[in-house]
Amino acid sequence: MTDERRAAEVLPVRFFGRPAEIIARELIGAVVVSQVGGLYTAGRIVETEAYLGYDDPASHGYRHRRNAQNAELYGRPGNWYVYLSYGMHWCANLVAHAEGSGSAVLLRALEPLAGLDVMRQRRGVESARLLCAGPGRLTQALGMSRALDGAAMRSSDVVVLRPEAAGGEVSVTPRIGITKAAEWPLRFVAAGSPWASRPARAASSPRGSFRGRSRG
DNA sequence: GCGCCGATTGGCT
DNA sequence: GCCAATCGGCGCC
Repeated sequence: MTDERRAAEVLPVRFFGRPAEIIARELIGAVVVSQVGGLYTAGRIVETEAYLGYDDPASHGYRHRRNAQNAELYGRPGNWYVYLSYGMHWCANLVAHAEGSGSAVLLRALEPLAGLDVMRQRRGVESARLLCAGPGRLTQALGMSRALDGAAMRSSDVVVLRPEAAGGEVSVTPRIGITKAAEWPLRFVAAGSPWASRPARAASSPRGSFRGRSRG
């Protein structure tokens, strides 16, 4: 196994048995290690979003709606829920809170740490900036697909390691790319990270529109 | 059955 | 900034 996986601990199932917004915040700084296809890639989580299940209009678990695609969202906390977005891109979630709750945390961006050449080959781009900056990009870079859907993270080809040091500042903002309940403060970003799916807000915005607030 | 929509991305104006 | 690609789910009535 890799140096990263020896040096740190894979997150235990109990880590995920709490509300999704707590999981989403604490996952910032954790490291995702993939060995899909025998190829080693890894990245640090810099951006997540929480989807709260029954009461969250933007959640695939809203009112516990079920279909063939989202069945694994109702599995055990700590399981992968991977679905096809816009008919083209895989989006990877970790089930949170409680079995049947329909709540999960979406991985939105990683800082590439290892296997960048593998990522470049899978993504078909050279720029490190574009390897894992977005939910569809990071799954492609790490080889994550529907094959992971429903798998227990700890025993799958893609594991998440507990952050070794206390995390830095985390910014909380509205969620991206949705129309329902988008303004709920459920997007979490490593403050100032250049690896997020959107560049850090400019020091002064011409229109001064809201882009989020930093919290300690 | 038909048409629209979506937790996205990349190419073009 | 606009928009096509691409497909499963949903409402329609």
